[in-house]
Amino acid sequence: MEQPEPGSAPPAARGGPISHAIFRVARLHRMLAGQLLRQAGLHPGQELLMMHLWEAGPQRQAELVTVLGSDSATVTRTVARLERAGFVRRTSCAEDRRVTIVTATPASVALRREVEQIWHRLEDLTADGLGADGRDAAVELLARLEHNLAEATAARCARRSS
Amino acid sequence: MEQPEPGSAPPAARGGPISHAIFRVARLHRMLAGQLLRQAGLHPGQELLMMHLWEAGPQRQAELVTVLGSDSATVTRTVARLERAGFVRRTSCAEDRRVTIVTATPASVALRREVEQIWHRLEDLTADGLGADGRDAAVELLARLEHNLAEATAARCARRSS
DNA sequence: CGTATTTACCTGTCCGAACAGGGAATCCTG
DNA sequence: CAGGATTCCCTGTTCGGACAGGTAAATACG
Repeated sequence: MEQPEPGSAPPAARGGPISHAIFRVARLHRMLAGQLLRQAGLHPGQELLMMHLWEAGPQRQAELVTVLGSDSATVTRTVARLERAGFVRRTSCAEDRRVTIVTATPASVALRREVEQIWHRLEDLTADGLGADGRDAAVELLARLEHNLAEATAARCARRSS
Repeated sequence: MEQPEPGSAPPAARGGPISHAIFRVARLHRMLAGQLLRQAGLHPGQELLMMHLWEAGPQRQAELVTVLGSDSATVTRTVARLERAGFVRRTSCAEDRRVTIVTATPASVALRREVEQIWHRLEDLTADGLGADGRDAAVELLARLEHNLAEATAARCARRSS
């Protein structure tokens, strides 16, 4: 991956500075998270699933889909890869034979501290130089953007399915 | 894709509220951009390449890689798909036979207005309710985050390659 | 001049993300 | 109880993104 040179002028950003900035920040953030997570043997996205599993205990796949806000196909394959990596175990539910329960293996618990440190470090690198109030402002702004985007996608989905 | 329910409490966000918010905002933003762009027959990422081509004229692929800050393999395949879709033409350079020049086809020019409207709309949906100064603050904060992340990844790359 | 390095591009592979579609189990309703 | 709808999961496909490796062309250097 080529590094976007630090002072690169926004080339096509004239049409939407915020959108373009979100795009760039997200890409850098994802890249940095990927670099940090690789030390732990995880790929970006897998750590969210594991973190939820560690916090909330064994989960049904459908619950993971809801909590992660992800696609069920993505969860199916991510769980499969995590199982192959030994971080996760899948058990069929006896009461409802449609559901499969996903459990974090004991081997994965060793990862937990590492992943939490990585997230803490990622947060510090991201918010470097922002004071406590600066972080609050950032969280508030991002929440606002998230609210707007959620609203917009929901409106589009509702209109499409009507 | 399941909709992340609007008021969903951040489940694993305790370890890094800003990082988690970036993740969520980016995902929603990407999803919304994808929904809007599909009307134009483009996938997210392709529109940036086309916009740069429209603005800056025929480009070498290496230039596109630099400007988009993307991977050369990604650009190769994205250009191939855009060529197959008829939005782009590839010509071999006579002076330097290594380079291929990518040109926006006349057919693609019809897309330009549409894509620009889509980006304008995306920006409005994203920044809805933020005043002019709110948008400025958003741009400033995002620039700060981008700077931090660029710094961090650059530092990591430098250390790794030393 | 000939070799080494750099540049530009392509290919293969792996991953997450999204959509479409399908099969199995369960639930609901008449 | 039977049939239809729903839930849950899986598979296939397509796409962007990233990494590794490889080829051809141009340039730099001894």
